[in-house]
Amino acid sequence: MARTKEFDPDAALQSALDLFWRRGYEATSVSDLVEHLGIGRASIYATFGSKHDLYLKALDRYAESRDLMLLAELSRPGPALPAVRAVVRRFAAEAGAPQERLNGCFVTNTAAELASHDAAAARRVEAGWDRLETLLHSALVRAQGQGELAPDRDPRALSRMLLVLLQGVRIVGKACGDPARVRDAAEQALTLLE
Amino acid sequence: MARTKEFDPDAALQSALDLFWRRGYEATSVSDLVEHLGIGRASIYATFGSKHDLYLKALDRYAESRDLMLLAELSRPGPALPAVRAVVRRFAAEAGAPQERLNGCFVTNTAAELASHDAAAARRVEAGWDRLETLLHSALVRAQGQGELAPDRDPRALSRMLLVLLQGVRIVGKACGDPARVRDAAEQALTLLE
DNA sequence: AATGTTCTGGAACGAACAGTCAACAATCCG
DNA sequence: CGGATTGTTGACTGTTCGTTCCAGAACATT
Repeated sequence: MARTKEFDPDAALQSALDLFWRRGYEATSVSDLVEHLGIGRASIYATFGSKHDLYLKALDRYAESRDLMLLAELSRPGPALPAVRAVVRRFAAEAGAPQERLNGCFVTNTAAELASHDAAAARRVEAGWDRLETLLHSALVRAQGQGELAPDRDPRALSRMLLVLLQGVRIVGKACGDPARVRDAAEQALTLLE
Repeated sequence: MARTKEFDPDAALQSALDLFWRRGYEATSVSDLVEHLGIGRASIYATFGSKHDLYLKALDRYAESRDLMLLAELSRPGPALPAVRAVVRRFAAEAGAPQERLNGCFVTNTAAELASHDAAAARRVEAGWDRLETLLHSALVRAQGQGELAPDRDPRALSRMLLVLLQGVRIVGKACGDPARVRDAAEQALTLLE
């Protein structure tokens, strides 16, 4: 009953995520988005609302896809502890890689830039961390049940430590030239799982 | 031979640091600075150069005073390990406190907001982390020499783990409502020093 | 093909931005 | 006290910001 969209809103959202992820919220202007998405300003506003709305939608998209990946990795049947180790090591490796290094974690970046004065963003950040902690926690509980983790270890405290460490890995990786630093940090923390 | 300044540049720099710390770089306008410092725009530019210069000077000031405090705390004669523990616990407690919670660490915030596209800021961030790691490392080496830390522990890896963890503590504390999370994470990491 | 509805491109909006400038005021030295 | 120099003040620069509006183009239905 009307004209069809000339672009794929989902691909546009992914493009917006790329840009926000690379530059942050304030440093990304709507003109940048217009140029990068290849869409007119009016289409952006008609499709996503304001710049702030678009950012939140991109954040949701990032968190969701990240959670799905981690869920698949951490809840795969079989040994649970190696999966946890693999996740932590992958975070550290990505943080040290030259390409990904400048991006960090989108949730972490949001926490640093917006959480203090943007309630909607802060709520999403905290929810994302809750889910990550839960994912790690269930994997550790499973590891304990399967005899991979000593019974006297505290899965709750361990998952919190890993959560916090992973955020640190992302941040430090952003501005640290030496990949060994985050790698050493991650390996040292992983000894707590032995 | 000329008119004297009507304000204390050092106090003004501290004021600027407060504001940048609370709101970040982009979200702080020069008009905000004028209002908060109680100084005319032209005086700001005459004294500190550009907004960017002022931010870097505030960052230097923060890093320096923080380093001095940590140096005093970590190099005090006597047992070294309790001092390290105290520093980590203080970071965690501050990150959980409602007042400081929203600020995080100025260096960490800078890393998240500016490091990816501001070389001067990135250089300072990395230097700050180098110094923090060095401070922790020498304290741990001293602890090992005094028999407080088992000889088979690796002070370099431990200091890197603590460095990364502390950055995570700052970030997570910024947007996490539950102080127990960062506290548990810190305590769990500290068990590596036993 | 006509109609109603939605989408697109570009111009335009006021507000806010970082930074500058010139006129005036205050200080110091001689 | 007078001239040189520096600090202060507030208006002002051009630019860029996020957002809106409007005329026309494209589609689905009749």
